[in-house]
Amino acid sequence: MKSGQVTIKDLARELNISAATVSRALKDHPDISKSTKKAVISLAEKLNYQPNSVAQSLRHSKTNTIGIIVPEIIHYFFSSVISGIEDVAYTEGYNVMICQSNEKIEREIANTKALLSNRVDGFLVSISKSTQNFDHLQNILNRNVPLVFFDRICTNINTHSVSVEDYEGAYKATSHLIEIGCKKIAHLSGPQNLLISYNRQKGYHDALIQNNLPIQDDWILVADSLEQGFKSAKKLVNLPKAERPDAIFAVNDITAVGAMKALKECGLKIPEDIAIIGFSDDQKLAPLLEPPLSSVAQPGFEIGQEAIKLFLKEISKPERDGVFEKKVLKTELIIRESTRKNKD
Amino acid sequence: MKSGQVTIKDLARELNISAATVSRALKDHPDISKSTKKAVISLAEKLNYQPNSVAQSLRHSKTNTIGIIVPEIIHYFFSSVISGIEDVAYTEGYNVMICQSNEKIEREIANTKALLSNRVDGFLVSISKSTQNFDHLQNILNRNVPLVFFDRICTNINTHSVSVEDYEGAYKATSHLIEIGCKKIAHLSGPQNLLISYNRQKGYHDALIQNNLPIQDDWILVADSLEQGFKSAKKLVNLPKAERPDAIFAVNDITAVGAMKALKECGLKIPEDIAIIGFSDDQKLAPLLEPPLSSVAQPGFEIGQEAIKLFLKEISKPERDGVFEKKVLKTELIIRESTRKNKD
DNA sequence: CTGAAAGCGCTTACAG
DNA sequence: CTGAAAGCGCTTACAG
Repeated sequence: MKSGQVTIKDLARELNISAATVSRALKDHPDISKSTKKAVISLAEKLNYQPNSVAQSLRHSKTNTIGIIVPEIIHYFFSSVISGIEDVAYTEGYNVMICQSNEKIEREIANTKALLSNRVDGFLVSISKSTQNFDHLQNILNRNVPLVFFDRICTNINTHSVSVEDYEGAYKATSHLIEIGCKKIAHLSGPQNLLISYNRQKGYHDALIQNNLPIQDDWILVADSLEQGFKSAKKLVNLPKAERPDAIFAVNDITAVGAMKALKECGLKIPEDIAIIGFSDDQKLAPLLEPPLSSVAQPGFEIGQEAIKLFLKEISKPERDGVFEKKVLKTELIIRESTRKNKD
Repeated sequence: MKSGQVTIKDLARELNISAATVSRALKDHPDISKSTKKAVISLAEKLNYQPNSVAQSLRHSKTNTIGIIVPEIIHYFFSSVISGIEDVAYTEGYNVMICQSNEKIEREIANTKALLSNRVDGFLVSISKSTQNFDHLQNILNRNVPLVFFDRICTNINTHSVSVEDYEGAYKATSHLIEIGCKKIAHLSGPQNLLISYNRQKGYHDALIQNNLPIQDDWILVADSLEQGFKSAKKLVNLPKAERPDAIFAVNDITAVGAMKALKECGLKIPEDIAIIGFSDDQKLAPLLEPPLSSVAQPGFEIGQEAIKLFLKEISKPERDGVFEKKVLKTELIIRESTRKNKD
C-alpha cells in the first residue's frame, strides 16, 4: 500500500499465487484456468484494482499518450481541433497531453522537451508565430517519434501534415467579393512566415490578377488580431477617396471583427460601402455578428481527427518508411450578410 | 537503443562508469567529482539524452501530471480555465492530461479510470450536466488522490473547490435590471442539478423578492443553449401583453444570444423593449454583439490558477489532513448596451 | 496450468 | 568519490 493503490503483488499475495499468474489472468490469457481467472478478477474488482499504466508504459516502451502543442487553446479553431483529436484518442484508448506555446518558440521548445521526456508516442503540432528555427521539431523525428503537423505546418521538415486549402479558400473568398461587384479589394494579412498566411495572401493576389483588378501595396496590411484589424481598417478608410477599398478580405475572423468595428465607427455600411469577409469561420462568432460575417470555413474537428489518424496509421506500419502523407482538406465559402449586397 | 532513445545505461557504458554514478552526476549530486560530472554532462548533451519521465514516475510513484476533466474544451470559459491551469503547471514543472466528458457521465467515469490508471498526481474536475451519481469521484479520494472541483462543483463530495459567487453575481445582475427600471424580469435557467444553475436562479429569485417584484413561474424557463434560449424567448414574447417580461436574465451568454436573436426577430428593441443580461461574460462574444451584451464576468483563467494552486498546496502537506479549502472568487458585473436604457 | 527470472529506465540506501 | 543491489509495477519467454 505504498502508493495507496492496489498492485498485482497485493492480489497475488492475497490469493497465494504468483504475480505472473495474476497478470495473465487479468488479461484473459488462454493458459490460465477458469477458476484462477475467476478468483483473480473477483478480487481485483473487490479491491478496485486499477492497473498502473506507468509501469505498463515502461515495460512496453509505449505510453499510449499523444502530445499536442498548439499556440493557444482559447481559440475556437484550436479547441475544435483538440476536440477532434480527443474524440479519436478516446475511442482508440489514447490519452492526450496538451501544451500551449503561447506563440513563443522558447515555450514550444520546452513543451517539446517535456513531451519527449514523457515519452509520448507521437506529436501533433501547430507551430507558433515565432517559430523560425526548427531544430526542436527535427529532434522529434531524429528520435524516431512520429510527428504530424496540422494547420500551421512547417515546410522545412518532412513529415505528415493536415492542412486546408488556404490558397483555394482565399481565392474563393476574393473571387466572391469580385462577383458581388467589388473592385478595390484590400487584404488584412497574417505574419508572412506562416505558410497559411502566405497562401491566403497568394490566393487573394492571384484572384485579383486573373480578374484584371489592381493590386495595390497600401491595400495589403499585416494585421491578425482584433486591435490590428481595427487600426488597419481605419488606415484603409482614411485613404484618399478614390483609393479607398470597397471590400476587405481578412486573414481570420477576429481581424475581420476589428475591421468591422472600425468601419461602423466611421459610419460606413457593411456591405454596401465596404464588404468584408473573414477566414476560418468561427461559428461561435461569425453568424452572431451584425451583419453576420461571411467567412471561409475550415473543418477544425475533422482536422484534429485526420491528424491523429495519420499518427495511428504511421505507428501501425511495421517500420518507419519515411513515406509521409500530406492531407489537405477542403474549405467552404460561407456567405452571410457582410458580403450580400442588396441587389442580390 | 531499443526505444531509439538514449538511456543512462548508454551513457554509463560509453564512459565506463556505473549507471548510478551517471544518475547522480546528472542531478548534480554533491558526492560526484567535478571531472566525472563534466564528462557525463557533456556526453549527455552530445547524445541529446532526455531522461525517461516514465521510469522516474514509476520510481517515485509520482508522475508530475495532473488530470483535468471538463465538459467541453470548446467553451470559452473552460478553455480559459485550462489556460490558467496550464500556466501554473508549466512553471511548476507539471504536465496536464485533459479529458472531455462531453456532458456524459459514462464518459466522465471512463476519463476518471484512465487518469487513475495513468497515476496522475491529482484531479481538477468540473462535472458534467448528467453527473448525478458520484461514486467515480469519491473513488478518487478513496485512493488518496487529491481532487479539486472548479466551477461545477459537486457538493456531495467533501474536497477542495474553486467556484465563483454565482448567487451574488445573479443577484447583482438582477438588481441591475431592476435599477434600470425593469419590473417584469424573466430568467432562462440552467439544469437545476448543477449547483451553479441553482445558485444563479436563487440570486435572481431573492433579488426580486427583496425588491417586492413578482415572481412568476412562466417567466422561469430552463434553457442553456442558443437554440433553447431562442425558443424560450419566443415563448416569453408570446405571453399576453400584460405578462410579457421587460427583461431577461440568462444563465449564460450563449443562451442570452439565442434570446436576443428571438427578440430581434420579433421586432423588439434591446434594451428599450426588453433588456437582457447574460452570465460568464464570454469576452470573445459578448462585446461584439449588437447591442453588446451585459454579463457577469467570471475570471476563468484565475479559476484555473487557483484550482491547481489548491492541488499544489494539498500535496505539499506532510500528509492528507482532510482539511479542504473552498475558494470562492468574485464576479464582476459588466454593463454594456443590452441593459443601458437611453435615459441613462 | 503456473512460477521464477529477467528486464523496461531510473534512483538511492548501503557499503566501501 | 563510486558501485552493486534492490525495487518502483508490470510483462513474458522459458521451464516445468
